[in-house]
Amino acid sequence: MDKNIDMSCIHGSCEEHELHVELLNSINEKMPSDERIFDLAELFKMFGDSTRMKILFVLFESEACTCDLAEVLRMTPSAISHQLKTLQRAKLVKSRRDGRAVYYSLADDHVRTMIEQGMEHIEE
Amino acid sequence: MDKNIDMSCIHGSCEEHELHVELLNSINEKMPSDERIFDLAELFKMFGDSTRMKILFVLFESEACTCDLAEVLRMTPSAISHQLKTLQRAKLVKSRRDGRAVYYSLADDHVRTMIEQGMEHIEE
DNA sequence: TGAACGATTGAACGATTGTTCAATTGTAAT
DNA sequence: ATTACAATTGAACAATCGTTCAATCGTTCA
Repeated sequence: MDKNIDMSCIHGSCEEHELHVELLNSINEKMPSDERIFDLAELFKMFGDSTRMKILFVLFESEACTCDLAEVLRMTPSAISHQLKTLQRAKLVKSRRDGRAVYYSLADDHVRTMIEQGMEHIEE
Repeated sequence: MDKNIDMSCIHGSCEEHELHVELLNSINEKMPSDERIFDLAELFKMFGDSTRMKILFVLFESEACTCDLAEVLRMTPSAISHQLKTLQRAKLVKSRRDGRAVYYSLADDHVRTMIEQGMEHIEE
């Protein structure tokens, strides 16, 4: 009896198991936990919107305040602020206040690498 | 007169331009086109869903048919099929028919690298 | 040919998302 | 204190998304 695998068929239409037992074990070993998969998807979701992507591209060059970003992207400060909050929740950007302005910058240089990887995949 | 930059303020609330002219030029130079940004976001969007992520993790180990995937992920073949179509539209997976079964596999090993990058960012 | 199975499709649905708008908070200057 | 500006907030809205369900297509085997 092997507790790592589950051969039951929930939808009841699969007659044969094409995947071999060893392979099923290998998959179950290497598949991250549901929580980990969820976190990973949440991270990628941050890059899945054009506005957030543009914000990050600006921050690659320099820190910028909400107003700067609104101007460069030609959007309302409110829309930008909402997205910055989303990015900050995901720990991709950090902020610092200077007078009335709040300056945002990349929280981590890892972000750059991830986006560059994506860029490479696009080019073909 | 510099056509690379646009100093107009669309929302009319920005009094001062915090970003310097040279910086604005630098940003406009390095910012990919709207179309490119859109494509990049579309790509990342594919990784922004737990189901699609799990499908990709299975395909890292081996090709699999719709039925196999439905079984491993404990979801209906229909739900899986919809997601496979989405992944195929994004050119992340390819398919081959063998009898009644349709086998899916990674279209490109680049995908693995991107997800691994994401994994690294998660760990901390 | 007909029955069975794997895969796909499209409509429907509930849930989530991104933006707008109006109101509010925080800071600086007069 | 009052005014002005940058930023944030929450409700509202349309748009998009992921899953379900029922129907259909394509293939195999009897």
